[in-house]
Amino acid sequence: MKLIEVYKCLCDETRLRILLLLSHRPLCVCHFQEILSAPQVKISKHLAYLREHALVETRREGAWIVYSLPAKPSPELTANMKCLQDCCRENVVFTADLRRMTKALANCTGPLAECCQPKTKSKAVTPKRSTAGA
Amino acid sequence: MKLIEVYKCLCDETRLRILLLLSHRPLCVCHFQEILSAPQVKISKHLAYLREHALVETRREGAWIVYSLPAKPSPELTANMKCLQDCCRENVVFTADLRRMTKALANCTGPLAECCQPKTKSKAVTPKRSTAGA
DNA sequence: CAGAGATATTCCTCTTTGCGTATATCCGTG
DNA sequence: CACGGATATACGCAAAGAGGAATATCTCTG
Repeated sequence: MKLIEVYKCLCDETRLRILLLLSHRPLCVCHFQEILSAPQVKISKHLAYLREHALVETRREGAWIVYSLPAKPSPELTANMKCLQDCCRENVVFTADLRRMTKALANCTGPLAECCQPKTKSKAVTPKRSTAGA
Repeated sequence: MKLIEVYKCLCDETRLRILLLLSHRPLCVCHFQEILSAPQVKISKHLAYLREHALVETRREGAWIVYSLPAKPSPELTANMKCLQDCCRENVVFTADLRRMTKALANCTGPLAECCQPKTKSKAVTPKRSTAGA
């Protein structure tokens, strides 16, 4: 029963926050780490869990991996994502996440995870990395 | 976060089946055992789980305990029950449950769990119990 | 109050889940 | 190819969850 898989994915706060962020736009792993203030391994494992259950999709973009909601979501996922958004519209945690997302993407000029690419493109976007080669 | 509690309740098939049955009408424990063909302890523990998380309410009715959806459900529960019903409208398991429920309640003349009351009322309804006093 | 039926609870076991540490893998650069 | 950064995986551990067997509790009846 696919529905139950969906509910299993939804019954963890970190995964809910990830999904709600993804309902606005694709994001790469480093964004989740920053927005959710969670360690890399935690984010990575929850993303893997969501991917195994087909609630998210990935595409590689250079050294980065961009996560998004599936292009062809199952009816169960579609219905539950809508319900989830309705339930969380005024939730403090989630609205704060959205604010942090906007802020984190402020540097992002291009459409995708361009702000994560200090090596291939402009180094001025994320100075901490360009000066880390000491 | 109350939403997550709701999702935790929803991520088990037995509990989903119970909730979907309850979305039609209150039922007593013996009905669940019959409709779901599950052992008493299994039903009882899942009902307890749902009750602990405020997804169902109980009232005693003689020797029987009638379970129902809460009179004043939380917004999260209301939204998710609607979503759940939408998702399960054509599901084989759940539609079969509904058919079994109708059949199980065919003997039931009154509004409630009257069909579970062979001792206080008519013994002809469930002959197996009335003849068990050997 | 004894007995029977309905339901809940306890104990035990197995599996799953969540988290952290450490390590591996993959990619781009030099 | 060596290195560093981004991400994933392996391993260990604690907690939660699910199921069954046995037992307790509650209620009605006689």
